[in-house]
Amino acid sequence: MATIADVAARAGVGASTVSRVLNDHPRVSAATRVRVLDAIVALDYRPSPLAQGLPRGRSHALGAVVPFFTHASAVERLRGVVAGLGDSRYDLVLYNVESPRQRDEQLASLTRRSRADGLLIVSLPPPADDLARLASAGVPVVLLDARGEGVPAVLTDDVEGGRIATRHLLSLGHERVAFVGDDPANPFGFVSSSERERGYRESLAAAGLTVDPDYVVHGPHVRGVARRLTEHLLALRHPPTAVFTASDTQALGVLEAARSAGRRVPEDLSVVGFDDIEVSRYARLTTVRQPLFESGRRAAGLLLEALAAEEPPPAVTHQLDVELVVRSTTASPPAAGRAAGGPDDSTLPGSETDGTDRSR
Amino acid sequence: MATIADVAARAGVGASTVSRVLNDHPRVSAATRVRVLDAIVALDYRPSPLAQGLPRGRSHALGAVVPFFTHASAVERLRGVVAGLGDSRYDLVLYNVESPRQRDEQLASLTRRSRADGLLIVSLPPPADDLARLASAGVPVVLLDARGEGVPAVLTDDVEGGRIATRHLLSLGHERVAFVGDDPANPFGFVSSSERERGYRESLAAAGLTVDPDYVVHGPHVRGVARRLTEHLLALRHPPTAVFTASDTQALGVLEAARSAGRRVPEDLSVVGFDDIEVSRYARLTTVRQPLFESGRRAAGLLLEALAAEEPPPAVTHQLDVELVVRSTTASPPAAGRAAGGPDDSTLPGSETDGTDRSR
DNA sequence: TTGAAAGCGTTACCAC
DNA sequence: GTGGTAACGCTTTCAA
Repeated sequence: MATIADVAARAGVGASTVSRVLNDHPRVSAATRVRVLDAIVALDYRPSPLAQGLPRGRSHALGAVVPFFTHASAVERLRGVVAGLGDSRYDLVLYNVESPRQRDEQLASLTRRSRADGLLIVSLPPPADDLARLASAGVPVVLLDARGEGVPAVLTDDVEGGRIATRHLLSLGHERVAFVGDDPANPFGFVSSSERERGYRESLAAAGLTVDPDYVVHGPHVRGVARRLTEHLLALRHPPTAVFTASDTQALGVLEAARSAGRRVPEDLSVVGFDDIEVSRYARLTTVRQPLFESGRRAAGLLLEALAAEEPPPAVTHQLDVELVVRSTTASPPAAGRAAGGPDDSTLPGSETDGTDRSR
Repeated sequence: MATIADVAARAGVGASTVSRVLNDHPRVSAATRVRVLDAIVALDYRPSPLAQGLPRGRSHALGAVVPFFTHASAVERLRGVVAGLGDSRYDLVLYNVESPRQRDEQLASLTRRSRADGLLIVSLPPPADDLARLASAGVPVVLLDARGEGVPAVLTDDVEGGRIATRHLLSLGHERVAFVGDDPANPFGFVSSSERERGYRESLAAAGLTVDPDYVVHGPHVRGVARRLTEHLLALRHPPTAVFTASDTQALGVLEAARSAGRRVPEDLSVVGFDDIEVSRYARLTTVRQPLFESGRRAAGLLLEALAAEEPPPAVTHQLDVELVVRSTTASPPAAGRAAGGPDDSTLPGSETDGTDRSR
């Protein structure tokens, strides 16, 4: 494998001149440039990124810290990232994270530009001190589906999504709406689920409905867990007539529970998910769509800009809109539902739900 | 950021000693080792992978060359790769490939260990000379879903999958079975589709059926294309009663075409896919399952072994089994189908289909 | 067992 | 414009 010295020798110039040509430095005569270029071609020379990185203090790599297996949506985001990186000169390094310890380890080791020139952190709210160290090391960071002090973030309007989904259910006449979401005290500090839950609570409150504590259940972000949670919900004395979940993955679990409990969807039970991952279309799931791919592309773009500007990216929050996608898992509650009474008197509102679907 | 010199100074030793401790070289006295370790902890020192890589001539990175957007299955394979890499010390670098030119460029630039210590190439049959250069550069390569001269590969038994799928259709009584697959002359040289087609042809031949050329159609591996192709198929004077596709992605397109043409599935048209990607379960698609995740894990394991052995991996082919998953898109052909006659007399067999499903 | 020094392949500063 | 030369942070002889 040819080195810069080989090229220099063949072109009859010094190594520094070759380096100048490589980095198209202005002060090189046209003649020598040609000679050098010829030598490069002749030797099929390619500079070693390693060797280039050492003196420059950069790695030519961008890190993507991703809880890869946990969320189906992460993959779609990653695709957006790859697209957003396009043919920039950067390599994309995947850092899988499966535990908080691993997250801390990764983040700590990435605190230097010789490791990664920039970082994309997906869904993981990074500890403030990690962010500070990253900043002082001059490693620009862009957050995707997470918030962090002083760092730009590309976010979905999760609260609004929760509102929209719940309003849709309310407008169909549901009064007993349950929520299945992630554990709010999850080890990573994911907050999307909580935000969506917040929107759910807000919409309920706006409609004058009280949230029955029994109707709000949490568990790890896994289909099987959502299924079990829903089975309990359906076994309640006064089961809900509709379920809003924090994600499509969980909604799929809800659907399974409904089937195994002999509940028809949407006749007996309405279900609304969140994300609109690819499966949802085939499960005919009504859901809140968030632009996953686009969010990845946006985040990659922001990181590239910061890198080009050679300065820390402005800590702007880029909020992406959500949209309700009505498919076949939602309908009005069964007529008998009303007669059976609420699970608790307090959930029966004085005021009425407004009956209009303001979600679109 | 502390360097090895800082640690050496603090521990009162030379840099080389610190290096020895780092690479747990045997000849270091217990006492100094402790002093050095203390200094490392005190300074929160982490060696620069870049600087380590230069003299060693390695990058501590593994490259995964993937046609990322083209095949839904690639993502699932990648997950397996990540799992298989576990907590090996290697970084995983993603090389997206969207064109043959890009493939060549990537492969050429990866021909050096300072770029990647090892390579995983997914679905892409690499040109023989690239393979040769990679080998002489000492970069071990493992192929995933592709074959290459002198390189180990993890493969699915695509031909057998094609046979199984077709036999299933035949055993249901279908005689007019179409095939929708990738363009055999695709720019990347993907062959899975052709192999599956081969199995299809073999099963048909074994049943004494002739393949009607009109029934075998090809196009880019995209849902929309498969849909259009199928629309033509269904518009034929003697349309097929069943379609076997080279992938689930394409099967989804077939399903769309059937719906838009007013054909019920499976009553009017049976459909069998290939891969068993996640959506297929929800589309209730009968398909040939191949262990995508497992294939990735296997390939990663092989690469890791080769790296540990410090020698080129044995060029063994690891073939993974496929299995038919019968869901709701296949059934016997409509009774009227026979009466309508074959598209061509020659496709009507003298011998009978055997009626048994030998696929499981 | 340990340190000094050379070298890995580049870049960048400083003269010329 | 161009060529030395000193870094960059580490590993690896070679002596001691």
